[in-house]
Amino acid sequence: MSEKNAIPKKVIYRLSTYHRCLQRLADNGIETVSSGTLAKAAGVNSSQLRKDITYLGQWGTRGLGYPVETLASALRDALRQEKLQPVILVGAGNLGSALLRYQGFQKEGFEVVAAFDADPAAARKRGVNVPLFLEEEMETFLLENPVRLAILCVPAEFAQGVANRLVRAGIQGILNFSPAVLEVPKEIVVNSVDLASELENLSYFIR
Amino acid sequence: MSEKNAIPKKVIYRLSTYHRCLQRLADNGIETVSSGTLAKAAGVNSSQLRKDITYLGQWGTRGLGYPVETLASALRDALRQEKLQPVILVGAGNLGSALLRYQGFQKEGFEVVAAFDADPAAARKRGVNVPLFLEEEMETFLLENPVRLAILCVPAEFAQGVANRLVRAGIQGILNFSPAVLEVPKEIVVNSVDLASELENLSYFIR
DNA sequence: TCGTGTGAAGACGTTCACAGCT
DNA sequence: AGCTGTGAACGTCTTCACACGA
Repeated sequence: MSEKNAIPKKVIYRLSTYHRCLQRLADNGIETVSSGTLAKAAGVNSSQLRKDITYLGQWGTRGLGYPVETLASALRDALRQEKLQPVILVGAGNLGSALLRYQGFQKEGFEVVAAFDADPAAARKRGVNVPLFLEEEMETFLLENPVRLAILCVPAEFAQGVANRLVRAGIQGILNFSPAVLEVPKEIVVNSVDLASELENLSYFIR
Repeated sequence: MSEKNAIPKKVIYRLSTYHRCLQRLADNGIETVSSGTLAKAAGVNSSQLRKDITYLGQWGTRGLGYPVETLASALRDALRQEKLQPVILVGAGNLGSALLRYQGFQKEGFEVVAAFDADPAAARKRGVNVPLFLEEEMETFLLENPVRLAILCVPAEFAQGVANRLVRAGIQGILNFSPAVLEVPKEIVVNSVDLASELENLSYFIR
């Protein structure tokens, strides 16, 4: 983010989308795709797609389009998806334990290596089969296992406190599902997903 | 969105945040707040907050600040949160059934009135206690119950098909948790939450 | 001719800075 | 004096339009 030639955040989101679309094309044995076609699949303007892709270099052939496999691999490279990235999850309540059972992360190169909860027994009943520890053991775990990403699913009132501990323990990125506004040092990256806000937003725009 | 004096999407998200912050202030018995203080709590620039709030009219008093209760109620009004908004959910798998148990929606004025799944028996085992129907009954239900918002949690490959059916059945806004890019008529609003993309994004920005 | 890569234009969003009300 | 409301400056993102390579 602070880097000089970092790709803008919005572009990174779109690159993820392009990557998924390319994978589908590759699965169908398609070898080449034009910016127009790929843009339509990704729901964006074709010239935006071309601009986005040139952040990665020049992968297209004029008059032809982009080589599906090559471009997909360039995207994986840019998104640092080549190897499995370990992640921890804090707060294995309803939402947290659902995310633990969710397969979508693994598919995109992330592995939840441990989960922490104030009441691991209750979480275990929810059918979690990821190593599950008492919340206090978080720091010890992180000392022995260098994980950089955390998924935060604790209730809003505890979110800031847990975030502080995560940052002190060396976590560099937090995916925050609580509706709290987290204050963290500027080198730490936070992405927040607020489910209620998303509904409020929809609710506003349906006239 | 298409309206002439619709408030921009980004502003609506921030208004949700301001509303939550105001509620906390109100709970603590605080009656007046300045743009600077509220902006800090919401993690934004104070002049942005003032601009955002003037979309709702002029609620502040120069030299004093904003009346907490009054402003909160103006926000609820703008966000159409005054009354309970019914919502349906399609796809009660891991994520879907977790959302059904999630309390955060109710708190912000939404009620999931029914859920639909291809295999309701399996979903029922996950401890859902919202009326749960076979997916095919969706259209009949919507005919009798005029719901405008749907939460879509089906696997990516079924998302477009289900979205088409929702739109035909009169749904106006879709909160899409699948990683698919949905094509819908332009008067339909779609908000997508792609959990894997969020992690990819973090992964990119932690250097 | 087809489709990429890209400067330039345009739309949009944010921040500044200050006039004006209390 | 303190703080809002707001034009104007600034910055960022998107789209246009076309030169250029295959």
